[in-house]
Amino acid sequence: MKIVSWNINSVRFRIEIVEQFLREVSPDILCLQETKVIDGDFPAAAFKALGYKHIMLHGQRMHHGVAILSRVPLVEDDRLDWQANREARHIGVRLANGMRIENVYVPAGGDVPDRDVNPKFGQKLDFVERMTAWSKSLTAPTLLVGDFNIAPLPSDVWGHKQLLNVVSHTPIEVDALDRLKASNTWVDLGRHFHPAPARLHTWWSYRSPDFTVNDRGRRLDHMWATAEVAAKAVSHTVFEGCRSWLKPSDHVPIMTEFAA
Amino acid sequence: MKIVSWNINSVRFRIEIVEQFLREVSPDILCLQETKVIDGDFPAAAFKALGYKHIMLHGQRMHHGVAILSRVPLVEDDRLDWQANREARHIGVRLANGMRIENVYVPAGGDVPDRDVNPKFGQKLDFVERMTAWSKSLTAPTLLVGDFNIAPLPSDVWGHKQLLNVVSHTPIEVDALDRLKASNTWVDLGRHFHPAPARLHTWWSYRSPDFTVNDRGRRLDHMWATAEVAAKAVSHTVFEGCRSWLKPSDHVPIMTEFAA
DNA sequence: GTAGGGTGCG
DNA sequence: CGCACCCTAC
Repeated sequence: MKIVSWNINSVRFRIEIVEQFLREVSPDILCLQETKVIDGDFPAAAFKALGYKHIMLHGQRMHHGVAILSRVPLVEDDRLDWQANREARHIGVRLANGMRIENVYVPAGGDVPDRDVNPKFGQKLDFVERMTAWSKSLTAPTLLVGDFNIAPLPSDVWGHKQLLNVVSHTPIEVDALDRLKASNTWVDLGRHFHPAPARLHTWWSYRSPDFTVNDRGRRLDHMWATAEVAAKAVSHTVFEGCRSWLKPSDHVPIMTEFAA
Repeated sequence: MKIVSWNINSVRFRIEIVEQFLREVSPDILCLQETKVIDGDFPAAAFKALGYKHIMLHGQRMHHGVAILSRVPLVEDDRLDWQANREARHIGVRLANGMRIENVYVPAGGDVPDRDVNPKFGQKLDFVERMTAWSKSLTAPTLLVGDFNIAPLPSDVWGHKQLLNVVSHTPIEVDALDRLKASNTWVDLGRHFHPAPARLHTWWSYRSPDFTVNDRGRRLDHMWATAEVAAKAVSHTVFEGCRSWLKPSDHVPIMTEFAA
């Protein structure tokens, strides 16, 4: 069982590379963030044609939007709105084997890492805090995936010192993410299979066109598993190559394979 | 000597089909309208690479913009602004043999053919009137080309009766164009070589995707020559096929060949 | 339908 | 940088 998470930055604009990826990698389940499309305009036909007949959507106009596409049945889908602001940032499903998949797009948090001058930063911290309360209450075996927009470890970014005051790597965000992690039996699968201080990045800004030259990446995308799920994980892959594809997302897909 | 006129609807967006056309047809001179680019951003290198080293530009931001590209020397270029509104709608040059080429983009004129409710329509009629005064004063052998945005004859449009009240074919516009034509020894080269009532169209709206099915074209693009220039014209071609190319302009190129 | 450009957002 | 949207113009 192969499960992928990918911040696609508009699923309509990038449908060709999504199809290419699915043909090449053939995961069982694909979790998308930043689909940027209302459910009625989601390009479902392209996914069905590739065998992903089970489609759960939580979209909105313009921004955000998450989706889970699957070749295996999905049941008990739900859509949480922790901040009650109607932003489409979560969709969850349960598989036939009882495992839940929770797909989340954490707010980016704006530019200034100060909640007093930048409300978006406060919203981000508040979002993670509410996720933490929710996480404590989870009982099912769960895989939590998505764009967390936080790179917690020094080796999760191209330059730890340079990014200490840059949103995504500030200590206050890392602390919030650590509390979320401690709120359950979460295992960080990326670091489980690629332990720090190995370099591990999933996002490179569009703003440096020659991203391969300086390699100023960050690990913003994550897969966390509760203990019983983590025990079945056999590998974790970051598809860095997708960042060089034509019309790429700024994020690359990440995948965990589980023993059946 | 082959001279082409083409409303290209953004020379940057359509540079590939311009290059393809130049390679296939190899005219000596190309007159463009609706280049939609300031002179500093004009893709001059692409033209120079194909031998069009003589480049005269009159561009502006966003709208309008005209240009003359040539393999033979151009001298005495000028840019007229008949309405003193800073719109880039004319560029003229002189060739070594003394012939002048005047390249014009007449205003489209808006939707409603009534100058009282639609100022753009008034501007169009005024523009043609000022061209007429200018035309009277011309003494050099001249080729006047461009997108006139008027289809004067019944056989210049897909349906004469249907378009009598549609801007581009209204009697008041046709009268204005007739006065322009009478203001000098102008010969309408399109109709000289393809006499009415033969069908002759140079523009098909983007709004009917199956434009070949209904063939609702209009002859908006023209080449007029003063008598001494017309005497040397040997053929006139409308490249209808270009309307079916990838990412086409809504106008097709037209060409007159002259005896050397 | 199909351009350019501005804005908001990341 | 680069996407979605809005606007304008043809």
